[in-house]
Order: sequence, then C-alpha cells, then structure tokens
Amino acid sequence: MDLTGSLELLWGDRPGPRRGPKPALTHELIARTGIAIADAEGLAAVSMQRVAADLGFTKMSLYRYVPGKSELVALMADLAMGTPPADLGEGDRFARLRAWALGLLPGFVRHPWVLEATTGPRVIGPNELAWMEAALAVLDGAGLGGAERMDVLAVLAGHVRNIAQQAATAPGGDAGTQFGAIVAEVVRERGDRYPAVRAALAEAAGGGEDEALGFGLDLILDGLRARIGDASPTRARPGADPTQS
Amino acid sequence: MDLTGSLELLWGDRPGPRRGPKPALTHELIARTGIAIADAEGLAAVSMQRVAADLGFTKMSLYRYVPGKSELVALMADLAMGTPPADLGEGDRFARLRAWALGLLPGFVRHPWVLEATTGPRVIGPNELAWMEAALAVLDGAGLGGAERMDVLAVLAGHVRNIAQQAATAPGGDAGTQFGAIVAEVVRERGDRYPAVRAALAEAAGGGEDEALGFGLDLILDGLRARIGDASPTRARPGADPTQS
DNA sequence: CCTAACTGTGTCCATCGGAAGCAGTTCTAT
DNA sequence: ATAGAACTGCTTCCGATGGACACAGTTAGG
Repeated sequence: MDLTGSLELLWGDRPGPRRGPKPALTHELIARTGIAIADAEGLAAVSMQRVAADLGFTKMSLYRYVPGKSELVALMADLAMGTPPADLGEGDRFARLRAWALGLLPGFVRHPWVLEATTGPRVIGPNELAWMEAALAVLDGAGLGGAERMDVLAVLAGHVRNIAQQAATAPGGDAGTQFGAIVAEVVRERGDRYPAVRAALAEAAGGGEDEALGFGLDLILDGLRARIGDASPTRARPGADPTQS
Repeated sequence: MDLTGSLELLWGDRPGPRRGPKPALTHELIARTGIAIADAEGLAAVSMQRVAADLGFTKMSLYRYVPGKSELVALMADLAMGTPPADLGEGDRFARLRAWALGLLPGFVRHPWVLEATTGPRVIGPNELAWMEAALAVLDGAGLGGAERMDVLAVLAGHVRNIAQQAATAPGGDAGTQFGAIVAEVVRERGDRYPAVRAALAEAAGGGEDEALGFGLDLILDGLRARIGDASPTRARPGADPTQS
C-alpha cells in the first residue's frame, strides 16, 4: 500500500515539463472521463483501457499522467466530491453544520462510487480537506477540544455517507436493489425470527418517505447542543483552549 | 449487479444433495479460509485461486459451492461480523444501545476488510440482520416510528464503522498510513490554507488518545435522550403507535 | 444393476494492471 | 545551426484474475 503516489498526484504542484511535445491530456480531463464512466456504469467499469478508449488514446498513454489506477481513482474521488459551499447560511452553529452536512449529500448521490473509492487507508485530497476545513471553522471557539471537533465531523459525515449508501439505487431500473427493499424482501418470509425488524419495516412502509437524513442530523446536532450549549457562534466560551487561533 | 446469488447463498436452506460423492468442503470452511487470508493480507489478496490453494483444492472446485467471488465475499463478511451479544447488560435503553454499538467494533477491528466488503448495494446476511434485530428490540416501545428506529441504528452503526475505518492501520508496520497521520502530514506544509484543520490537529496531538468512539456515541445517544426522554425501557410511552407489536 | 445426479478437475478465454522499450517531437545548451 | 536531453504516445509483452465449459470418476435411488 504505497500512498506517496496519490499524495504527489493529488497535492503536487507539478513543475510542468519544459521540453518535448505538449501533453495532449490533463489530470482533470482524465479524471473527468473516469468519473463519467463510474457514474454511468459503476466503479468496476473504470479500467485504464476503458478510460483511455473513451479519450481516444491508448491505455499506456495514461501512465504518462497517472502512476497507477488507484491514484486515478483517488483523483476521481476528490474531484467528484467538489468544493464545499462558500456560504453556509446565516444561522447559528448548528444550522450551519446542518447545511454543511446537507451539502455533502449531492456529491455522494450523484457519484455513489465515491463511497467505495474512499474506504480504507487513503490520502486526503484538496477538496476533501476543504470540506473538513469548512466544518471545523464552524466549530471554532465552541469549547470543544481538537479531537472532539474532528469527531463531530466524522459523525456528521459518516451519517451522510450512510444515507447516501442506503439511497444508492441501480439507476438502470430495478429499485429492488435498494438496501431497505432487500432487507424487506429477506424479512418477509423470515419475520418470525426477526420480529423487531419486521415491526419497524411494517411501520416504516406506511410512513413518510425520506426523513432519514434529517432525523439523524437532528439527533447528532441535538446531542452536540446538549454538550456545548447555544453559545454565540462568533465568541469563544470562557475556558476554551487559548492555544487555538 | 445480480444479487439473487448472494441471497440464496446467504439465506438458502439448501436441499442437500442426495446422490454423488460427499462434498469435501462446506460454505463455512471456504469462507473461513477467505477470512483468514483477508485478515492477514487484505481483501485484495483473496482470489479464488488463493482460497482454493489454501484449502488444497483447485480453483474451479470452489465454484461447486459458491456461484462467484462476490458471493464468497458476502459470505465472508456476514460470517466475520459474528452474532450479536446475547445480553446487552442491565442498564437503561441508552446503556444497552451503547453496549450494542461497542460490541460492533471488535468485528470491524479484527476484520477491517469487512468495511470494504459491505459498501454498495448488497444483500443483508443472517448475522447482520441479527445485529439489526438486537438493536431494534432495545428501541421497541420508545415512542419512535419504524423508520426512526432504523435511522437510530444507521447512525450508531455508521459511527462505529467510521471509527473502525480511522483505526484501520497497516498492521505490517508503518503507522503512517493511518488516516489522521496522513492528514497531519498533508496539513503540515499547507496549514496556512487550512487553519481550522491545523488548529484541531495541533490540539488533538497533545490530548487524549482514542476518545472518538465514546464521544460520538455519547453525542448520538444524548440526542436520542433529548428526543425520547428517559422513558422506562419496558413500557411504551403514552401516545406510542399501537400498531407495533 | 444402471442411470441420473453430483463431485473435483483440466483446459481455455477475455480482461485486467502494469513493465519495458520504441520512434517521433520539442526545447535547451553549445 | 545543431546535437542531445527530455518528453510524448505507442507497441509489445507479461502474470494474474474471474469465470465458462466439458470431462471422467463416484455415489445413491429406481
């Protein structure tokens, strides 16, 4: 598991060649081609061959730009994530965190493969780090420790990821591949052994549609409010660590 | 993406052959061999060839038991998850949910590849459904709707997954592949553009070690407590939906 | 018995990620 | 101006992968 390649590719200010033919491709063009394939046919359909073919080049040409496939996928994922919204609204800390989390969803929904691509040890890219920065800025001066601020992020982002994963459908057609639907199908004939699951599904079937995202966010943010209180978002609480900027 | 194979493999009460030679292998033995490989060398090292070789059989023999590799991985994942603890302790609802979530962690830590194996559309297996049942039973009669009960699960389990993913190290040696360490390395030279991240990292470096799991669980459970109150765990609150069993 | 059902295996194939070396092109140093 | 260094895209080649298919041996039920 060598991550230096991804690190240099994602973060390297590349010097730019001074001799030789002009490069016909760019990292971004290659990554966008891969993204288009992954969006349409899933991450498994992304091969060096396929990306190169869609670009009208040979497979080995890509290796002039990208050290390997995993690095290409990392590039795709960071690009697909996009940049965080410049403005999170005028509300208090919790409203802005809510807006941040909600803004995270469309990227995951439009590019479900990002979930697969960002599991396991990996290098964080500029866009992902910008998202992290945006949320940490909201938590600045809230009386939380550094690790705690990171943890709040992780919980929020993790919830959005989960929702996106549940909502990941096979856009080609059968909605039966939804996780909830699969669970329902499994439980339908074996409900006796899983009464609580059956009851929850039966209730959920009649109720509202897609409150999962908001419900979870409210849960987490309510817990946060109980912990840090409704302190003014722009002033640090007394006793906050003065070492933070 | 055909999931019927996984469904039948994970859930099928197979009729059992009545003629022909006795099968020399079992689903469980094959899956356990795959689990051993994945634990030691990662999910990428699990190939049909490799699993068969470790069993002393030919690659194609496995296809007599398993329809394909993805189904084998699904079997491995469900088996590695294990069964939920029979007893979640004597505390109130929140303490038992906490115990449930904490009990989820060791499986993920011992088998980090399960995180990769369980992203994307998939079929839920018996063990995973048993975990779901255990937590839903705790939430029974708490005055939550069916979908809300599922959402609470998703938030809790998602948090544990996140923590496990962050804690996933390369056991071979270099701890530099930890996500936090990678972030720190990236930010070290680019901290000016990410001041909030830098501040959080600087604070976190000096502080305590691994409070992330407990902190997040407290956050979520505090939010839950704020929502449903400290109602008696064994009696439904007035106004609870009577359609639930 | 003898045939249907089932086992494990050997062979074959398309595809994958990637290494190595090639000829052509362009910039820089002389 | 010119030689060589640097760079491009390409061709060729390789081992490994997941899987289709047909085959011979083995067992149990009619």
